Amino acid sequence: MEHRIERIKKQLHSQSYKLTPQREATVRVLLEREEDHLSAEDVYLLVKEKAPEIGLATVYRTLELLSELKIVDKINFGDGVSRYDLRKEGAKHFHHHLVCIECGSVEEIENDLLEDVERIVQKDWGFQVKDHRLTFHGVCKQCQTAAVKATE
Amino acid sequence: MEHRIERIKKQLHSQSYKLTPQREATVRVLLEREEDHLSAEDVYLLVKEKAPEIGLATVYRTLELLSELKIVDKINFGDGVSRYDLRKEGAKHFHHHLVCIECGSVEEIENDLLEDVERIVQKDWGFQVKDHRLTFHGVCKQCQTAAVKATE
DNA sequence: ATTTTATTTATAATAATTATAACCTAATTT
DNA sequence: AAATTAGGTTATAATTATTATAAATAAAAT
Repeated sequence: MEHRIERIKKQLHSQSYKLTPQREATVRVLLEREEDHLSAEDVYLLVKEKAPEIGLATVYRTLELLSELKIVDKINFGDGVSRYDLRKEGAKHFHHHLVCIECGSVEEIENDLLEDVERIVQKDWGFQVKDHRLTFHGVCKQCQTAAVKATE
Repeated sequence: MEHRIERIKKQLHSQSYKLTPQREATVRVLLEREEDHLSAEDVYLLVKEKAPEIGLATVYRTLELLSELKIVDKINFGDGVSRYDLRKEGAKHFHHHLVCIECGSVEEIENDLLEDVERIVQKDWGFQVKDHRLTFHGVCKQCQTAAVKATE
């Protein structure tokens, strides 16, 4: 954990931003809840536990900054809230998501499944791909087995 | 055009909704501007030309309804506004988008490029895919050639 | 030590969306 | 045909997410 904070600190410094206490508290929350997909409000409430004097606007600004530096990714599952997701160390691309329409759970996929598709887009549409967003909507494993059980 | 209106009318009736004049005006705007990715506000302004007495809330409700019936798809390119996009007739899946980070243009791809990827997700993650959202962010053909010209 | 600059807080403003109440209209029942 | 009912609409208010602003603070530079 400390190691990753250090790295993020360096990334900020390299663009002449500093890792203020508020920013550090925000990053720590993101690191601790790496599996989740927190909204700005969620992050704010969690950061408040560490640094009660922080303001919501600061959290927004920090998330925006981290987003610009590609330390976090800003996603939108279509529910009207932006969610913020730490980019895995060394990951060049945005990871993918499986959103369950039954239980609302969100699973992440790190594998890069789009290499072939990107090649096709590049070639056939002349479009130079820089990043992507891929989300599948469907039914997760748990809900499938639950559904089967229910009919037995 | 009339043919497609008829089809949509039937789709609504089959769920015991009716195609009111306001709904029809909204659908007509979507049909006329099929290439675009209009926000609710955009649609509202355009519908107002046909039916000046319509309210914004009605447009929202109509778009929401059309969305539920899978007649339109609701997308979010991350700029804080939901955009509404007519689903092509007979299309089972949501189409993909190429968003240019230079000029902001949005191009559509109808081809289903994800068949293989969906098979993998189905098999390796046990996730039953119902729909997907795929957006590429990058530089479109026009902006690439413009960039080349600029350095000449 | 003083000036400059970046950052934050608190608050207000804006923008998108949704909820509510009153009204209207078309269909259904009497 | 008159009365009733339910769905749909308008106008307006409320809510929610996000961004902007001004004053206060802290850190860095001179």
